[in-house]
Amino acid sequence: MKQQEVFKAMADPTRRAILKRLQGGALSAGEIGADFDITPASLSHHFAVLKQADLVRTERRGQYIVYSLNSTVFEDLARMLMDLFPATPKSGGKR
Amino acid sequence: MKQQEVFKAMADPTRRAILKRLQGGALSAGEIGADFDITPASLSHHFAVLKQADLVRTERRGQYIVYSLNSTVFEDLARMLMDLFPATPKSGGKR
DNA sequence: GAGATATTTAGAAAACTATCTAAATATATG
DNA sequence: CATATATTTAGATAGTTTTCTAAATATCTC
Repeated sequence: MKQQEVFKAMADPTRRAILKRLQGGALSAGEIGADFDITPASLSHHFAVLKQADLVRTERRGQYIVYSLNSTVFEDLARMLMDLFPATPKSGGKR
Repeated sequence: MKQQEVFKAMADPTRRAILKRLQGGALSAGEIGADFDITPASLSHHFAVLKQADLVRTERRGQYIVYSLNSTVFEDLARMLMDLFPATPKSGGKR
């Protein structure tokens, strides 16, 4: 898992909103774009960042390109965070 | 919880390393700085970002300023992520 | 209180990011 | 195959972030 890529991807509010939007299921770039006041080109850039972080998957469906969440990496992220931040410090921490 | 501040803070590798370094317990700015090839001024900037995100706490101890993790916000973050990324979509999700 | 050590603040330079417009590529359809 | 629609790529610009050096502030010790 590319830790840096993932955190960088999550650091932008538009990208987090895109992820949120995808919770309901896969959507085409255009469908997602409809919710944002941003050009298709900029949106495409955000998709590229999310893809690079492996947070979303793409699939061409005819004319459209359909995006969906990659929940596997999401789990990794949660685990990584837990590891980074020991909420309840237990005896044998990695010091 | 200031979501944007937290994600922004986590997006930098140096800051994540600082958090990691603090897992073992509170440390002064100087002690932390010893591990990084960066000037005290730059380090201080990173501390400011972490503090702004409420990820660390500070306490002056005489001449030194001692930093420690704020695990409360860390838990918030983990929860927020879980919310954002439904790893295993269960029936009654928040939609 | 003068000098030493620890940390922060101010101001500037370099690197990076988000956004835009214009052009390119890919697919669908008449 | 020409045109329309969907998306990406290229190149530019504005804004933000990281880092530095120099100076300021705070505390300690003699």
